[in-house]
Amino acid sequence: MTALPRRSAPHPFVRKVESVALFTLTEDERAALCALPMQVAQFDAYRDIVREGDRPARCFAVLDGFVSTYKTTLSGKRQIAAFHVPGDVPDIQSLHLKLLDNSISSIGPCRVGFVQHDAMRALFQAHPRIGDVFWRISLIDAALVRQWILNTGRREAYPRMAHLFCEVMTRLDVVGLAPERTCSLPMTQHELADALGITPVHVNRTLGDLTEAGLITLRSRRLTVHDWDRLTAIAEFDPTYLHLGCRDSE
Amino acid sequence: MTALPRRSAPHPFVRKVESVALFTLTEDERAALCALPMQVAQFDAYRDIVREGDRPARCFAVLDGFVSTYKTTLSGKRQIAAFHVPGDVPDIQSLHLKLLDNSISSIGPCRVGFVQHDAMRALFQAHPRIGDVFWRISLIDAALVRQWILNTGRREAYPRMAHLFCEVMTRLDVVGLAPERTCSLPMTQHELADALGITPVHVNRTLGDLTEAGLITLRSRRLTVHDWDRLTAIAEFDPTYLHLGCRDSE
DNA sequence: GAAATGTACTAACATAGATTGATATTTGCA
DNA sequence: TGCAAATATCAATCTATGTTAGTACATTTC
Repeated sequence: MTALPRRSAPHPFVRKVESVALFTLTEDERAALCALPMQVAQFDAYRDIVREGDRPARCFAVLDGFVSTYKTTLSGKRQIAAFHVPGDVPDIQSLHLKLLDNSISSIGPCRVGFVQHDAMRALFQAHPRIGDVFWRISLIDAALVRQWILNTGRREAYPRMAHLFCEVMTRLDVVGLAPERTCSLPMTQHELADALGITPVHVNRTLGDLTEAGLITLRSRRLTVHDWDRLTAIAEFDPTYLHLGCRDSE
Repeated sequence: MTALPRRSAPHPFVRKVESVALFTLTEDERAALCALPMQVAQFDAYRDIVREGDRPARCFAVLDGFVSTYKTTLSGKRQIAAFHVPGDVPDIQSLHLKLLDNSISSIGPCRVGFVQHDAMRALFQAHPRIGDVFWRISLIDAALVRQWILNTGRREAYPRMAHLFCEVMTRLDVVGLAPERTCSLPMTQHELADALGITPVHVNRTLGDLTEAGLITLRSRRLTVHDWDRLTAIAEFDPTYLHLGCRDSE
């Protein structure tokens, strides 16, 4: 059981809350957030952190690494609905929906921090504005999923993959994890396939096409975008749906 | 400007809130809900009710008819992310996200009731439990969209369409609008195509296949399911994700 | 440092679904 | 009532993506 460092440098979780809030946290609010009792756990790659059907009494924040929300078909096909990066709370919904309707697993090895629902609820009770921020966070998550439906339903594999790369790069950039259009991308081609709704073989082809076009390179789990403008054009990427907006533009 | 009838029979909006709440509303809460000032408006078919990019100061409940949440690609392709039925509040997210990232339009002709954000916020302030119910509602909406990603990404047109029919039928049944496995389905094949992520031509073929198999009939905007068990089997339909659960099972 | 395993990559072939365009059939409306 | 506009239907052809079945690298493990 650890508490977050009260004063130290930006913890991804605190930073995320601050970045989504439409106001500046008071010293009090910030302190309460940092005082959340958090049980840190480490996971290897490809481990389920929670499973569809669970009734968890806690939720968790990603502290390090990538995590994916997915569902499977009875016949075993798998679809990843979202990736989560440090600072995200991928199962925030468990606070209000007892029964989890999706699984969440680690991509590469990762570290997460579990927080009891009761602690969250107490926090929201004491600081309603923080509760609102978390509502906002869950609404933004929903917006990403809606965008993803547009991608899988109405874009072909090539622009669809381009769009995924644009999104990941942008989200990581916000948290300072994508300097010079380069970022970690720990998923295998098989996982990319499950996210894009295509087969691993076709991922490989499409990846080859994007590379050959001089748009990106993906080697040893690092993604580099060489021509951001062309990539965003192909993807028709418009980051509005990410709701990163500076407070006023929002 | 009308207020909801205080005592009269189930208004779909109130009924929805009651059905999603994990507790029984107090007389006070129910009264406050009914006292929400609501501006009723009528829309013809295919009218945008709100548009992507709007910054609305109000949200709305569907009172009658169907409504769809959709996004479009720059190149004009359209993807419907969700259908909404009477009682739903399709743009509840506008309460916390200033900028709308999807459009919502009527399917057939429909009636909606607009409620100012301020009125909603006041309601939540006075009755925090009702605020929690709306948070819950928005989380359930998100769960539906996640399920829909699994469908578009990992199921072929035939089971995908079957799944859509199962979902619509089930949701309408809950509000008492699907007696004897028959319900209104006011959308054209073109709109079905936009929801399923396929072309209208292929909708027609697939619809023909489902009909020929004796599973359904869809005529003059009415859907009848003849063999619910086989349809749900083909769709691999499991309603858990709808979170309709009786309170305790939830 | 050999074996075992997980990834990445390739090629040949199969197919679900897209596209186009023509024709029926409804439906709404004057 | 009947015409115009939406919808639905059908057929022929084309293509993006799936399937299957490999080989070739990397890692990890002992």
